[in-house]
Amino acid sequence: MSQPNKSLLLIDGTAVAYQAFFAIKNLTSPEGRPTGAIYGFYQTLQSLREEFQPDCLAVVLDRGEPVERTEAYKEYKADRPPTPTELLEQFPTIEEITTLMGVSVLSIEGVEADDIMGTLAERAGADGVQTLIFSPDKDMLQMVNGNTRVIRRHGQNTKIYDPDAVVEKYGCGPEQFPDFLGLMGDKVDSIPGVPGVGEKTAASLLQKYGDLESILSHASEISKPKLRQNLTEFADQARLSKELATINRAVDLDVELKDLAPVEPDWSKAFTIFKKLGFRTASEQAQKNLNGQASFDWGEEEPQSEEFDYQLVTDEKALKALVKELSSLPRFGIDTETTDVDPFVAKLVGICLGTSEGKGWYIPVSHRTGTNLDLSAVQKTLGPLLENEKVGKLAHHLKYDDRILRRHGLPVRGWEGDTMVLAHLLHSQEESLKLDDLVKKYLGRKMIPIKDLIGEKKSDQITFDHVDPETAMKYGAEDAEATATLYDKLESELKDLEEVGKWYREIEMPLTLLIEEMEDKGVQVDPNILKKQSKEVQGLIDAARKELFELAGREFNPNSPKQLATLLFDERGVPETRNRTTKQEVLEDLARSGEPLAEKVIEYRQLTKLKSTYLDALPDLIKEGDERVHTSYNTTVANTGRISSSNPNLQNIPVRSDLGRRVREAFVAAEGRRFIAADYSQIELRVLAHYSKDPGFQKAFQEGLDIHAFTASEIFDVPADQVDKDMRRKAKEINFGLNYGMSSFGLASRLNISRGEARDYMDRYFERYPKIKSYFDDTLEAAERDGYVTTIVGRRVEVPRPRSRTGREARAAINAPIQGSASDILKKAMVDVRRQISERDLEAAMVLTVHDEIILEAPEDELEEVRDFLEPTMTGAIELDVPIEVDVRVGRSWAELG
DNA sequence: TAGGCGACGTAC
DNA sequence: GACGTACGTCGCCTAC
Repeated sequence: MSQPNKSLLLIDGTAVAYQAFFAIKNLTSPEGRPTGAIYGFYQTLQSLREEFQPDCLAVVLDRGEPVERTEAYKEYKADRPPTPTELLEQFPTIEEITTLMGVSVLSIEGVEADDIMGTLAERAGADGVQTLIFSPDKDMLQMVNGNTRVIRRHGQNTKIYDPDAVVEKYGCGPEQFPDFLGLMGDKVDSIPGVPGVGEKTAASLLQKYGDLESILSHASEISKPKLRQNLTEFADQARLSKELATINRAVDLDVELKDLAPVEPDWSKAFTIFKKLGFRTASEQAQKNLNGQASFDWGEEEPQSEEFDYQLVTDEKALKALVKELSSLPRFGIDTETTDVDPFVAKLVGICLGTSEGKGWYIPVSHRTGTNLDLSAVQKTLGPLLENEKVGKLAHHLKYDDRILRRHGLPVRGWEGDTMVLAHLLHSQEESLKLDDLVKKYLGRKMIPIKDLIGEKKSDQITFDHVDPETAMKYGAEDAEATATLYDKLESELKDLEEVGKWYREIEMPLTLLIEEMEDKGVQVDPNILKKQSKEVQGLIDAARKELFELAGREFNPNSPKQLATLLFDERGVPETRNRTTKQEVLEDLARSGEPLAEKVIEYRQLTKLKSTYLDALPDLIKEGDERVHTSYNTTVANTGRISSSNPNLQNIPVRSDLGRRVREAFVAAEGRRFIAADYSQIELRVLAHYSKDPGFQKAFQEGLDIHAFTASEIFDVPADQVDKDMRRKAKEINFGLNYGMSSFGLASRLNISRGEARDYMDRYFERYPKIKSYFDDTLEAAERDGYVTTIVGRRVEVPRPRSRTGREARAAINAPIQGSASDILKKAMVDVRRQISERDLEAAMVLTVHDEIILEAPEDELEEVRDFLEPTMTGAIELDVPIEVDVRVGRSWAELG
C-alpha cells in the first residue's frame, strides 16, 4: 500500500548519545550522576522533531555485541575502546525519556542500529514514504535514494544528503558506498579496506570501473605498481570489508510504519524525571505542557455563577418544602459533610442535596456556629424520602455517605448511581476519580476546593464543623448538585454502550452495596494466635540475625538494599549482576553459587516480612467491640476491573509457604459458624481457552483433564501417563506465564533453564495451541487500534497503546481481557450468590473475596444448603465455551480451607 | 518530624 | 530488564 504523504524519521540514538557524551562532559544531576548524554540526546530529539515534523519516528539503539559482523570478522569494532560506564548508565534513562516523549525505541539484541534503520528505510521507501535518517555514520549514506535521505550535523550546520549531495561530497553514488568503504576502509569501525587506498583513490577507481568486483578483476591494468599489488594481494580483504560495510536491509523486524506514529507524551512522568536529572528548562517545559494538557480552558470565570441556585435549609418548613420538591423527581444527588475521612468515626455535620438542574441545598446539623437543624427533625422529615426507593439517589463514592447517613439514623434506599464507580467503569484509566477533577474534566467547571474551607496542610486543618454554615452551603450544595450533573453526563455515555450499561446497573451497582455489607460484616481474627506466632517468628529472626552478623563479620541491616549491596558487592567482592539489586532472585543465584550470606538474608527477609506485614499489623486492625477485621474493598482501582483490598489487604495473606500460611489460622469463623469457601479452578486459563477457541486447549477442559499435565504431554510430546512432575511444573509455568505475555527470557529465568530451551518450549506451545497465538495477535491489534480491549461482558478496559508487540504495554493488553473477564465472572457470581442468600433468607454472609474465590461465614445448620447452591451458582454465573469448575471447602479457620 | 518514593515481597 | 493486577512495609531522602 502506497503512503505518499507520510514521512518517517529514524534516529541513531546510540550515536547521538555518544557524541553528546563527549561533547557535554561536565553535566551531572543533583545526585551527582552524569547526564550529558541524556541531555544532548533529549535536545537533539526535540530539535529534530521540531525541524522535520515527521509523521512517524523511531529512536534506534544498538544492543549487545553485533553478532553477524563479528562472526564474519572478529576484529570488527574490536579495537574500539570500551564504552565508558558513565555513558552506559545513561542509556536506560535515554530509553525511558524517549518512550515518555511518545516515541518508539527500537533495538534488537545483537543487531546493529544501522541494520534496523536500513531495513526500515528500505521498507518505507518501497511504500513511497519519505524517510530521513539521522546518523553520523558514513555507512548510512548507502541508503540514500529518491525516497530516503540522511541527515548529518557538523556543529551547527545540518546537512541533508540526497543522491546528488552524496556524489558531490564523496565522488561516488550511494549505491557504490559499500564498495567505496570496502576499498578505503573505515577506521571507526575497524573495517580494514585496502592498504594505500583512501577516499580519493577509491572514488576515482569506482568512477572508472563502477564497482569493487570490476576493479579487482581489472587490477592488473592499473598503472601504479604499489596500488596494483595491494589490490591483488588484499582482494579478499576488500571483499570482506565491503561485506562489513553493507547494511543489512532484511532484518527480521516485527514493526510496521503505523507502530511508529508518535503518541501523546507523558508530561507528568517526564516532569518527574527532568526534575530528578536537574534539567531546569526541560522540566519547566514539561510542566507547562502538563498544565496545558490537563486543562482545556475553563477561563477565568467565577466558580459559581448565576446559573446555580444553592440554598441553606435551616428550618423545618423549608426542609418540608424541599422534601416535597425532591419527592417528585426521579432522582437527586446526595453528599455528606463530616468531621473525618473514616465513615465509622466521622460525625455528620451537614447533608447536601442537589439536582442536575443546577439546584442545591445544604442542611446543617452540627456546625459549631450558626443555625443547625436538629438531627431528629431531619430524620423525621428527610428520612422517609431517603428510604423511598422510588426516588433514586446518586452520590460520589456512595459507600461513604451511605454509612454516615445510616450511622446517624438516616438509612438510604434506592441508590441508583455512583459517579466514582461509573467513571471508572467507563474510563478505567481515568487519571483521577476525585469529584472535583471529574467535574473539571467532564463538565468544564472548577469547584470550590475543600482546602479553602478547612485548610491545606493536614497538621493545621480544622474539622468541617468549624466552618460556618453559610460558607459550608456554597461548598456542600455544589458537591451534591455537581454529582447529579456529572452523573447525567457520564450516564449519557452509556447510551451507545448497551452491554456496559446493563453490566453497570445489574452488577456494579448491586456489587457496590454488597461490598459495603461485606466490609461492615468483617471477619473474625484472633489476636492471640497472631501474638503467639509473632513471638515465635521473633525468635527465628533473632537467630537469623545473629548468624548473619557472624557471617558478615559486622552488623548491618539486611532489610536495607543499600547496606546489603555495599556488603555484598563492595566488601565481599561478589560480582555485580545487574545494577546492584539485591532481590530474592539474585540472592538465590548467589546462594547457589555458594554465598552463605545470601541464603540467610532470604530467610531473614521472609521472617521480618511475615512479622511486620501480617503478624504485627493485623491485630491493630481488629475493631474493638466485634473482634473482627473490616477491610476496604475497592472496585475503582484496578484497571482490569478486579476488586482490590486494603486496610488490611486481605488478598495477599500468605498461602504458599508453610510458615506464612499459618497466619490464616488466626482468621476464625464465629462461634457456631463455619467458613465455606468456593474458588474457581484455573479460571483465567479457561477464559483464554474460551476466547482463543483453540481446539486443543479447549479439549483439555472439556474432557476435565489436568490442564498442566495435558500441556506437558503436548509440548514434550509424551503420552499423558508419562508426564512426570518436572514436565508438569514446566508446563504450568508456561501456562501461567502466557497469560502475562511472558517472553522466552522470562520463562528461562523462572525455570532456571537456558534461553534456547525456553524458546523451544514456547515454540512448541504455540505449535500445539496455534489459535492462542492468533488470539494474542488479535488482542494486540484491538489495543493498538482502539486503546482499549473488551471483556466477556462487553466491558471496556482501557490500555496504553502498545508500541511494540513485546513491550510492557503489549503484555498488559494481552492480560487485560483475560484478567478482566475472570473478574467479571467473579463479580457476577458474588451478586448471584448474594441474591440466593436473600431469597433463601439465610444468615450466611460473604466475608472475603480474593479474585477467584468467595468465602462465606455460615451457621452450621446452613452449611448444607449453602454448599448446594454455591457451586452451581458460581459455575453458572457466566457461560464459557468450556466448562467452569468450582471447588468448595468448609472449615473453622481460613487455614483449614487450604 | 512528616511525607514521598523506590525497592521489595505477598497474593491471584 | 526480561510476567499481568494489586497493597503494605521498610529504608532513605527531602521539605518543613
